[in-house]
Amino acid sequence: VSSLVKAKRTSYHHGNLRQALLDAGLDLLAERGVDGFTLREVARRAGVSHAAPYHHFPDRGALVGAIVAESFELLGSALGKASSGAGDDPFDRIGAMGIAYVEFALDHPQRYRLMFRSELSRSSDSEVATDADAAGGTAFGTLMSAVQDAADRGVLRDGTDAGGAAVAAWASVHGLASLILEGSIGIRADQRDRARHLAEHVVTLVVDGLRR
Amino acid sequence: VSSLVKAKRTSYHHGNLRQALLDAGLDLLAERGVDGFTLREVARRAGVSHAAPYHHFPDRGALVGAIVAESFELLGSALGKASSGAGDDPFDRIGAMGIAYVEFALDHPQRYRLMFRSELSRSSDSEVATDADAAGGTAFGTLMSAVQDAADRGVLRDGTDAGGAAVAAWASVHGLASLILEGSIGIRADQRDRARHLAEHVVTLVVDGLRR
DNA sequence: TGTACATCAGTGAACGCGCGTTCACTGATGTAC
DNA sequence: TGTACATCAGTGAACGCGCGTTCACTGATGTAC
Repeated sequence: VSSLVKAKRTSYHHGNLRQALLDAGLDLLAERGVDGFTLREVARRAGVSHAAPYHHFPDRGALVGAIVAESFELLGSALGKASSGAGDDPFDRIGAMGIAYVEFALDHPQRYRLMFRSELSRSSDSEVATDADAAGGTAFGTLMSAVQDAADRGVLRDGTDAGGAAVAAWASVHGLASLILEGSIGIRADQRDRARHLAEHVVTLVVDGLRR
Repeated sequence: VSSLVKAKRTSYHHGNLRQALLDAGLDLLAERGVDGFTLREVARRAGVSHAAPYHHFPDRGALVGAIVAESFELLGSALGKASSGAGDDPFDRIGAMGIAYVEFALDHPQRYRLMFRSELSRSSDSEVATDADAAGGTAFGTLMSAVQDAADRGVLRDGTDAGGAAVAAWASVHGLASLILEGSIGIRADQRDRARHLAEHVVTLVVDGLRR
């Protein structure tokens, strides 16, 4: 990808600048983090003048928003894959999604950080925010439906409402991912085993809490 | 506080600029958020030239770090209060701390956001980071000791290790607080009841998961 | 096939901005004798 | 009590920076006839 992005164009027109900007933005994000993310640097990496992006995105926030939307779609598909690979039991599915959620955050830390810094994707173009919201909603929906399934089968702990339970489950893995990425727990990026172990711990806790 | 901060000085020397900067920083944070937080604006609000803060903090990150440390102390004492007010049962104490944690985040959203944006408090003066870390450690310690207490009494679910359980409990409420503050769950700042209800849901889930 | 023209997608200069930090300075305060 | 002096805690000008955005422009491409 990067080699393509950095390749010199031969023609005046880029051909697929919109996608190139998204790719370059992602590279930049991975390299410099959220705070190093500027429109001008993205343009530089895409090999284009700093004004060119304005033909594809109304403003900086819209570019960020597009990356966020793309990221939520990625997360959603990771969760979907985890869920469908986990068999029939809803708790197994919930657990698999929880692990997949944390792994997604560890695999794409900058993407993840960007996804939950909503102020960065605020744009004058309101459509962008909607795209991201929709993708986020889809991802959450996958979790929600597994919880609902458990409720329908009557295996949810008494007095647990499905919506609240889904939020609680999401919150738990989201919190763990955030704490790990922020370095609040003493876990470095290379200690995947410890992270995974903790994720399993959290997921077990949640599932034990939900199970009848 | 603001009126004091904005009051004109009569003397050349400020008297207590260090604290005034911390207070002004907090006001600014509440008003403009993390991204509007600049050294120059803090100085402006403290009624002092923009170079004056350098006599009290080596750089911008150090000021932020001091506010973060102060905030973790505040959180720690809120947790301590919740814990000791909840009686003898360790699960009651854990639950009370969970609720208090989320309430702290809702009461001090900007402070909370700042606390978990560690890159902002990175300073050339390493002592600052240490202060914040220590205060954070103390806060976590309060939770940890309640979990350890449960373990000692043998009321923890079989196979649960206390350290992992404490991290998991923390992650759960941290995740909920983050999701609410980011607006990822459809809860507005004024809907305290719904937030509180969700917090109780998460806490119940965690405690049910921990209990033997 | 050629031509006129509209539209698309680039360029590069410029604007205005506010930032963090440094510097030489100066007024105020405290201390030693 | 006075005086010399060191130190502390301010000031304001300046530096260099990179940013987001706008603008008039131009080269390339597509389309109608």
